[in-house]
Amino acid sequence: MTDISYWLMKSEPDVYGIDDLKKEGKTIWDGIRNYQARNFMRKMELNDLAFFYHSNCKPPKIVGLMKVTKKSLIDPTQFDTQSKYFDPKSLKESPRWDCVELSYLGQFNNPLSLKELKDFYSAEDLLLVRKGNRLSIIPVPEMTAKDLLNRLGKFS
DNA sequence: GCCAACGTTGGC
DNA sequence: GCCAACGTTGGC
Repeated sequence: MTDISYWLMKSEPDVYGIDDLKKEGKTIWDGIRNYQARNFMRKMELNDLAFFYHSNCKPPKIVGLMKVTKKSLIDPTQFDTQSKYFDPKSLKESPRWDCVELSYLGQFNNPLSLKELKDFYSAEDLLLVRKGNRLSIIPVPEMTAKDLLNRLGKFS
């Protein structure tokens, strides 16, 4: 029995929201084009849990929970010239971008808005609330994750 | 729509 | 390696 890690992943509900994930059951988290975010994704292990955060909306908030069900996948959009994530500098022999597969676990009864998160946690507890933070994938310390799970309540 | 806080690019 | 210019994220 190995310990799992906890993560928080942002997505704009207009682009891909928790409802889309619920419908599909699972998704490839592609389109990540930030090295820090990618490196965090590379540290993910099977069965890790990830909070689904709705960004760029009113209000931004944590809405659901996901589980890592596949790791170290090559992001296919980097080779797709039709995709907005196409990366001409990425080589087939050495792909620059990879991703994980996440499966839907549920939506919380008590979503937590960014404002609430700022009230509850410091930047050390939760990178999300650090001023100027733009990373779309961040690690969540276990203590914070457990506290979050308590506050977010059961799945609706 | 504004803009702060980044990250990336490319000339030098 | 430095840094100015530019692009993006995402809260407000």
